[in-house]
Amino acid sequence: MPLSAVREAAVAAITAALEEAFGHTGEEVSLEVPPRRDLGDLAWPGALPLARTLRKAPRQIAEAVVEAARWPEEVERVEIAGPGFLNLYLHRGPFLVRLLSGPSGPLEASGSRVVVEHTNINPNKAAHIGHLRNAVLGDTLVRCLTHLGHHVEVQNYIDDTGVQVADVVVGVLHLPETELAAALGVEPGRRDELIGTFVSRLPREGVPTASTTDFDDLCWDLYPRVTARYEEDPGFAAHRAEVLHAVEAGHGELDLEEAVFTLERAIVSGEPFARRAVARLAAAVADANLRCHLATMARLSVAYDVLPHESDILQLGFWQRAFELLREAGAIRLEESGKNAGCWVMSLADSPEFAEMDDPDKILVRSNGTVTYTGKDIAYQLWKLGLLTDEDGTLHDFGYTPYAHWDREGPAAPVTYGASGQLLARTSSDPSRHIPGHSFGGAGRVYNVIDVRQSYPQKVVREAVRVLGHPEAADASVHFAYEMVALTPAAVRLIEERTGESFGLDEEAMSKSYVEMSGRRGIGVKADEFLDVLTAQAEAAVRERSGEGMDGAETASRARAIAVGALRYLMAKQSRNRVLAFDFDEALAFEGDTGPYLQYSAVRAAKIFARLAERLGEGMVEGDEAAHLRETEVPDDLWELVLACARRREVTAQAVASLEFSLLAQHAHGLAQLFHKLYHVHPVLREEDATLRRLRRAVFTLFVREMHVVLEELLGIPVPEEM
RNA sequence: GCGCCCGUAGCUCAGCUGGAUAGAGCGUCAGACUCCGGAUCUGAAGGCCGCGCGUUCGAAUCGCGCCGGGCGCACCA
Repeated sequence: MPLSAVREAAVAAITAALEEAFGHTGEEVSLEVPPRRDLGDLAWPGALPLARTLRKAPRQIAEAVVEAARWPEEVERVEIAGPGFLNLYLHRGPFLVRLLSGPSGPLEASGSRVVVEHTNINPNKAAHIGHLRNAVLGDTLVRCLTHLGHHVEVQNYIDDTGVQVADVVVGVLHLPETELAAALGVEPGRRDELIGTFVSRLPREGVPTASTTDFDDLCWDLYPRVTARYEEDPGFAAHRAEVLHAVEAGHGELDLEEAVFTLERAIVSGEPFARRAVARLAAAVADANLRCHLATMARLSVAYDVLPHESDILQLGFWQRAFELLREAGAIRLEESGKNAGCWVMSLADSPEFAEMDDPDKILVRSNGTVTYTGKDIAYQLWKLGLLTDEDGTLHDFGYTPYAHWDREGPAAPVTYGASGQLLARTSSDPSRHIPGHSFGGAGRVYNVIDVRQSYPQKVVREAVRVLGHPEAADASVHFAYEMVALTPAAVRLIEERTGESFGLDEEAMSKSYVEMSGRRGIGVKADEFLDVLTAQAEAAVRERSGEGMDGAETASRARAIAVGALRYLMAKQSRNRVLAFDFDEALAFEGDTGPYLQYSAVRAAKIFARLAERLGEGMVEGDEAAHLRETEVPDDLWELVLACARRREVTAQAVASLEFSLLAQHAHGLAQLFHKLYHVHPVLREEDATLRRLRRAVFTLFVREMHVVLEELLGIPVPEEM
């Protein structure tokens, strides 16, 4: 019995009353929750704006509505307040009973598929805290959509053929041996030996346990050395072009061992590197980093359904097909002259959003015949929407192979990869490969979780879908844009102190309110590193509270829950279009408006029931016992919490509609805050009046249940047994 | 130059489709349980909601114009 149901019924009653009393139809009636409970549980301010149309005083209108309306049974009474507000008061006892006996889980899934694409980390180095914002927002969206009854498919796009992966390979093959050895953390040696070391660090299969000494951490050190080299030595860039060409050509099904052997032999003999071997190494680097990223995200209980690979998009000619569709639709043209001569461009002049631009043409195919990133993205988006069709009308699709299986013990438990569980598929360049019982893409709605700096290309992609004659699909293509995560100067100084290295930022940069992270320059806070710091801090706090002799595994589990709670709440509570200036002190806080504060409220409430069971043999209020509460008086402060608990569904819907999870975070915080206040004035165990005790138990039962749903299911924040 | 975002308490931020007295947290100061865990609670101080004009019964919220800050506008990915 969520509040939204009562709301709808009351809206219908008012709409009907307006027609009956004034013959007024077509009014958008909307109810709000008043700022104070003495002003009612729901309110309608609509009599005020109607005064002009109906040429009557607002209070008069309100009175007539009250007179004519047939209110739903949940409404106890209606009052007119102030200039003409209509305040509705609910039957508290019966409402509480219905809330307790109703279901609280997700709605049954129906309707078309919704694709959410998130994470999308370049597979060339470890994830940093900026990637965490993407993953947390994306995963929270997935959770909310699922809760609201959508079929959700989670995609994590892997750019395995880009410059960034190539740069790591350039580092291995061409960086001076001393540099390479330093990045590897070994004594300088011959390159063929160093390559052996590098390859031995690759996680080959499965998903490793995340740490800060993984392969992706090695790349984190290696990559900035390569980009620095490009700046020092302009000739070095030639290596990048070579590697990119090799990657584009592909490696067939070359065995990695064989490829490594070929590369090592080439070093010894001084011959050029064989292209296929280079391509194979690049593929191995991308895959290894991907596995490390999956491990990092698993800690936060984030998982995926399918991993579309850019290499497969290229191999399977997605762009060629998209190009044909665009050309047939007349959406693109070959530029004969001017600065874009020889390029295929899409004109955006007809769409209002782009009309004001200096150059409303977007190049999709370069004059050298290669496709731009945006071009590939258009093809990918069409596939996601099920609109990339071949001439015979069949879908132009990937092949698929199982990549891994994953499981998690609860909605906010860590993800574990293993032999069984939910399927994680990856795309394959062999379109004849299928996984029985599984299909991907073809969604009715697509959310691309990508930071705000990608807004322009995302708009182009959307426009391409539109000009292909799919306006509905274009409208159903949503760019979930969010601002970047940056570092406060204080955070930068702390990192420099800890690593003993300077990022070489000048005074001007350090005087700004934040410093942008940069993988290319190695400026950033690695996700696993930060999670480790958070966990260590949480563990210290747990030990302090639980005393000696605590089981180590139990301590670790609690610490993990607190660390994840702190992190996910931090990411969810800030409005998405505001730069998140990361500060260690703030991020490591466990008091106040933080994840642990929310967790603590749920733990504390659960503790009441544990003690109740021990001492009085009483449990949560459910079923028949709940029915007794029908006639019970519910005081204002307890009622406040009950009403707040009833709002979950509409808050979730609002959060999804606005893509603003700060609403959900704030809702959760409000619940916890109400509970903590009540905790001090509404003791349960000590209360001797059985009726009153039952009421308090009932409200707290509702609260505990609600917190588990909001925190674990929606926000992915675990609720530990104790903390 | 054009477009988007941000500007709310000393600091970090909420404030959803315009609604009733603008809210949290941190920090500061003063307090609370012989207790169901103080990762808590109570109270105080602290606001021309960047500025101006407009729309409206009503504006932090909508429109226009300024000011300040950030980000986009590649044959980069």
